[in-house]
Amino acid sequence: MFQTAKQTKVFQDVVEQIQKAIFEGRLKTGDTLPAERELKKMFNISRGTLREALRVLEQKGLIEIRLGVGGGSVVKAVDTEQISESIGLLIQSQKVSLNHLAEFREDVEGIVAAHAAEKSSSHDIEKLKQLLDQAQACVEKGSSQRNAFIEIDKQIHMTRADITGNPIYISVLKSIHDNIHRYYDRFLSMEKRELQENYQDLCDLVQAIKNASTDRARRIAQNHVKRFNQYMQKREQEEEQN
Amino acid sequence: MFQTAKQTKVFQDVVEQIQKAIFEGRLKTGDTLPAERELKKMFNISRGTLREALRVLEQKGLIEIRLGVGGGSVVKAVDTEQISESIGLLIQSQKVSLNHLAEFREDVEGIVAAHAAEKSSSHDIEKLKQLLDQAQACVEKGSSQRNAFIEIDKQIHMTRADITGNPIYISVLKSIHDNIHRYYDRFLSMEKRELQENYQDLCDLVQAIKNASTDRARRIAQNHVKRFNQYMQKREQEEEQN
DNA sequence: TATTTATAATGGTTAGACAATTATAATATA
DNA sequence: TATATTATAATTGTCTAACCATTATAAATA
Repeated sequence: MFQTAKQTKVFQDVVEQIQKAIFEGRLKTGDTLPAERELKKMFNISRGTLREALRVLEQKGLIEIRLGVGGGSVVKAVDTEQISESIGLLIQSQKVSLNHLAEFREDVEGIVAAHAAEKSSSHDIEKLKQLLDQAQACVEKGSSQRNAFIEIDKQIHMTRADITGNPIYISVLKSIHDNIHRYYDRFLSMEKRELQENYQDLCDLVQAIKNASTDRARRIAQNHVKRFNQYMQKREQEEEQN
Repeated sequence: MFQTAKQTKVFQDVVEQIQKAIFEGRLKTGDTLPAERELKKMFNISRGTLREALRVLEQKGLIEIRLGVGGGSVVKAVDTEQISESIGLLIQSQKVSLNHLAEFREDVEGIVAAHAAEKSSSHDIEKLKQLLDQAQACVEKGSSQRNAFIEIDKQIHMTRADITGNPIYISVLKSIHDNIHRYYDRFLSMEKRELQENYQDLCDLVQAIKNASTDRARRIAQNHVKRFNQYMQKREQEEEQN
């Protein structure tokens, strides 16, 4: 008939109050909360309890705690870091394998490419073409520019996500990317031939987006990622044999 | 030339050590950590610092802290709760709208349905059919069984995710579902006609999965979700006018 | 035997102090 | 005067020591 009366721990109540203030706009991104000794008085709690609350808010990604004069708890813009971390924890706890992540990535990249092809403006295409030019410069200089190429490759992928106009795609793609590269970076070599192959993919993809060829864009993006995954898995196996 | 020497705060070091112990299997799901007064001695730190570390681990979803005799910090199985919470925070901070979430859901449901159609076993189909029977019973009883129907609908969706064999789909689908329903539940009415429509969708979907018709399964799943979204948006607008 | 009541283990909270960090102001130096 | 150095103070980080609140278990009681 009745529910058990909610017995919030003190620190939880503090977390909720501050969180509410943030979401209701009473605390804006960049605002600094009062110093701990002030907050402690305002909430009428001890400093230890307050600090537990602040740590939780920090871990949630809602505030950043800075040291020293002028320091304190600063309200942060919520971003994708926590999602990325959570996915990372799932991987590390072996609930999720890199193969699972790779499969998911193929699908998501395909969807993002298709949406981008539907929605791209001439301005978007211009930006993609600029990035392609930068990528080409890297390819010509060969494997010495490997890291620069990877960075540009990443930007092209993220730009596509931007074109969709849906921040979830941006978050998800970024989270996938972060987690895949955290594990695969050590297997990347990228000879000139591989760079060239990847570059060609990107060119084809931009062309498909420009022509609003949704299915073609989807297919190219999926194959692009698939090839990356195959390279990585092959290298991983070679490593294991040594 | 040099990187700034990493200056880990004490509580962070504790978080990392315990997290490492979990991922290396030295601490298994269900294990209880030593009591705070023991841990404090083992790490040679104060209880307050230790508790900040434990709160962080709790917020990460790695431990659960229980009160009373026999209580303590218990190692938890990592699940999708944190991902779900993070997405929820993005929504509440207005970085993500419900429309964004709905668009993403359409795509993901489509992919999951397609994968399910590729991979389903006769055993999976059997389970889906059982759920369909339960759903039918609810439909016949009409809107009084609305909540029961929604529960079974959810189970059918999650069973499809299970069939893919990829825990990421399970996590993502569950996170989407949790967040959409958190906001939309108040707009759900589900007259008998709507229940029947939804039930028909589910039947068609299971049939398509059984026949391994990937494209058809994708399309049905997407339309099923699309209709749900349209209902909700319509109700939301009606509400706003009052 | 069933119920109630104490016991003790354990997390939750408080208080007050000192240490470490850092932006800013004051001071010294070229 | 301009620049480098040094003190100052605000602020988080950590420590110690105690008491409060919750709860499983054991003991006492009906």
